[in-house]
Amino acid sequence: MAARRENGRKNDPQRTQEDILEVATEEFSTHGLAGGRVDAIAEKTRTSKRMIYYYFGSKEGLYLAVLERAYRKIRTLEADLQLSNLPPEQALRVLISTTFEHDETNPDFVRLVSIENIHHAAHMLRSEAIRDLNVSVIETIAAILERGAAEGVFTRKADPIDIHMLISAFCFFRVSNRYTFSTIFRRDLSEAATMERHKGMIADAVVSYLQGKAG
Amino acid sequence: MAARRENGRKNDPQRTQEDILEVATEEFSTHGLAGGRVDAIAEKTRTSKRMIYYYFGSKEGLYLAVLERAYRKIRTLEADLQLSNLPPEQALRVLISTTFEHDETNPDFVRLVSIENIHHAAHMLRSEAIRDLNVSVIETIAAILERGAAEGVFTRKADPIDIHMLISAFCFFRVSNRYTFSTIFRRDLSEAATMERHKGMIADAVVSYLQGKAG
DNA sequence: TAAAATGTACGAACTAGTGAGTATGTCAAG
DNA sequence: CTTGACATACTCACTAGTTCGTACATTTTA
Repeated sequence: MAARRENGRKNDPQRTQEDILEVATEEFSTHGLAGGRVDAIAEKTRTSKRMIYYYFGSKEGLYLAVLERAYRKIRTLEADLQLSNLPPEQALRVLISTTFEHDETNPDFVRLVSIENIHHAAHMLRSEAIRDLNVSVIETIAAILERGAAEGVFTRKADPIDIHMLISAFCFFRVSNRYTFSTIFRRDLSEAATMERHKGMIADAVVSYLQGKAG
Repeated sequence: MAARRENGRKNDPQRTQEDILEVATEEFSTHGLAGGRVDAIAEKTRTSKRMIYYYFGSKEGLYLAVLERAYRKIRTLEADLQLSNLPPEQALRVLISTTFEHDETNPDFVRLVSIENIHHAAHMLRSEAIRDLNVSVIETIAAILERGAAEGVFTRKADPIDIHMLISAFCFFRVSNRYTFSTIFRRDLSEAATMERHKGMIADAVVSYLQGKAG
């Protein structure tokens, strides 16, 4: 917001931190935790390395802050969905579509999660903020499945977490493994037509599954 | 094999290289390319750091060798399947089961692929050996789908690569995202019962999808 | 003027990579 | 079958450069 004075300095701690986090997200998501360089982050920032340590204490501290910030984003996204008014199948399709598009438009997040898995989720474990994600998706899915069962449209009994995994795996994989996949199969996953086909496929697969024989 | 002499040295280039690759696979798959330490690899080896550079030229060279070795393994696995005798649905289920178990029993491979994706598959692109993987799975799937369509058991038209992705995504994700997933959802994915349920689920989902309305 | 925020310059430790020489195995000639 | 020459395999000690982190000085804000 506040433009900087001609010569002098203007203190703006919030913007400074936000600036650092923005740059650090980019750096860590492209190079990983070990590969990311604090100096590189500092350079791309409008502030200095000193500030990174002033606010985040260490490289790991910064990484953790980046991770928490990334997770905070989806949490709000998940909560915003209003699916209880829709018929079960349609509700599920909207949810899947949302997940699909979330991963597609947030490759940084996907990459950070991949990186965190390489580190055995060690940082996530230390962060209450992330660990206690109240995973509203599961409740959402559970509600949809119950309604679907009651209305007789979903004949197969299924665990909400399993269903979430089925959906999430596909959406996530498309983004996380984009490079190796398209290298091996020479297929551009970011093409609009391909995206639409895939989005339809995962939705159809999940719905077909739930409409199969009872588990 | 050949036991080393009490004091002296015993030249065994093949074993030396294999030894280095084994250790390096472990190191890179746990710490990533940037996070992996050449010195750490050297220490865990029965040989020295100098030998790593003697045989592999650079850290990246070693990483690439590790990657190629990992891919060489699956290539043989894929080819070994004899599915043309089985009825389409059963053939598909066997294929899925194989993929599932491959990822489950080769977390190192899964991690290396994740890491390679973080690097935009840059090393894979440079390696003809990997790039030219003759992805026999796709032909296998294509054949199964055709037979299934001919016999009327698969009513939905589907692209073999898409189907492969649907299968692979789930199997891969279970392993690659094991840590973050189980941290958030407090669910142990390596439990035998869970594994069996998941294996059945992905198979049922794919089969149900293919038996759905024509695409 | 005290406290918070920031800039600059530097250092200690780590890390990839190398220079230079030694040991081992092989094979041909005596 | 033994000697010597040569290529491959290997050891040890070292370095140049990087990278996280900090000491110290300075400015801004309340």
